[in-house]
Amino acid sequence: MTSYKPRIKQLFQELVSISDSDWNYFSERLQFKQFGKKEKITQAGRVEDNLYFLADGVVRFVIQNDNKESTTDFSFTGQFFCSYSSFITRQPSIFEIRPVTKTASCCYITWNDLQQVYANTSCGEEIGRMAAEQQFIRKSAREVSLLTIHPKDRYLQLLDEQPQWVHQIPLKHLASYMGITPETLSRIRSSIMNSDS
Amino acid sequence: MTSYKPRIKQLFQELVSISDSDWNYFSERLQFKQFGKKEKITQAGRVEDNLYFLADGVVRFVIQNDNKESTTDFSFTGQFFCSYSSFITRQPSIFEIRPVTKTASCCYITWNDLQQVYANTSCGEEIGRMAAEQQFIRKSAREVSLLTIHPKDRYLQLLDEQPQWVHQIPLKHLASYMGITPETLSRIRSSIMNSDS
DNA sequence: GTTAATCCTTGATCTCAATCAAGAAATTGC
DNA sequence: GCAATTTCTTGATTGAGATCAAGGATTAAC
Repeated sequence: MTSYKPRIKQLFQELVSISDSDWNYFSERLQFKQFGKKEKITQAGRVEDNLYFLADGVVRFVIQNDNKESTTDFSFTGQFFCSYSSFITRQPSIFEIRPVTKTASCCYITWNDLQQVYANTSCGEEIGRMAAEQQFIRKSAREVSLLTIHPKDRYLQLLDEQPQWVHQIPLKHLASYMGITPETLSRIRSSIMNSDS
Repeated sequence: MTSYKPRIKQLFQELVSISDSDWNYFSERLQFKQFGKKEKITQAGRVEDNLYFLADGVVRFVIQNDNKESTTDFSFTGQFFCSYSSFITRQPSIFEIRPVTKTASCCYITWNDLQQVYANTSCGEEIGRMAAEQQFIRKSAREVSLLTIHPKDRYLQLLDEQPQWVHQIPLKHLASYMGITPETLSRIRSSIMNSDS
């Protein structure tokens, strides 16, 4: 139940050297919750109040539009996630976040507690900046992919860069993430099977 | 030639209260350069070394792919810009940045100087974090737009949210930004003209 | 002011992915 | 383990946007 904390500390230390007192200040504010498959970790329309660390599982970010849903992103074991724009701006989230796996084990810190960390630790702001920068880089790369790469090549790129996605995520959610229909992704997949056999 | 500095200071103060000494430390590291229409502000393949503030003009971010170019973003007078992923990661930029307007008047701070600011001012990290967060929010909103909104509605949204774009940017670059061809955008535009006359 | 270059529009055709549909395969629930 | 649900595949058709093409409008160059 506290075994994920060393992993978080390690993630931080990849960014910046963190003192023991800073770490303690932060880690005391961490809480834990496990979500079932049908639960919503974050609800659309509510202000995101928590920054999560995914100790185990896969989650997806979903936008509902006139009873169609789009999956815009995923997070995996060992990553931080939340409806980040909402968390930052304190505006209602346009996403909901839901488990892909049977359960999602999360620890989290609230927005209020995180502001305390920013204010009262020496490296909090720096970690916050670097985390925001990393989020930006991901979204920026995705923008390029969506604008300049054809669906088939996008799937090959995904296979290459994120093979675990293809195995852990139902095809229909992957298709949505890629901006195509499940049928089209299914055909792309079978055309690849036939061409490299 | 120094008249843009108060505007920058004001931008910072919208984020956080900045002391005079911190401001001086930053502003004495600002340099100035004006770019002509055919010049490249940032070259693809090179590590972005400067963070720019656009004192006057419009610039666009371009990706070249086998002699096709895609415009992925714009920046306008009064905004910060650079090939941000490259600037952060110190990896070669995949974009080039070029003026849309006849000239682009820019002041800038180098990466080295900015690290000094992070290290030697009290609010540098906080401004850096907030700037990174803002960049993330923009890219995140764009991801949603590209995935969930049809081209025609995307154009209407652009008209509504960024009317100055439509007037200052050639249609072909706007089309590229929207992920469609100039012909299609032209037809969208005329279909709107006919329907709301 | 005239030429050249660039940009925008409009039309005709084509292509790729969406949609509609139905059955197969896999998972989930009791 | 069996039924029910969900997910995936495959086929036929449709449709939105790309491409190809050419003429007109604007802007830039000198």
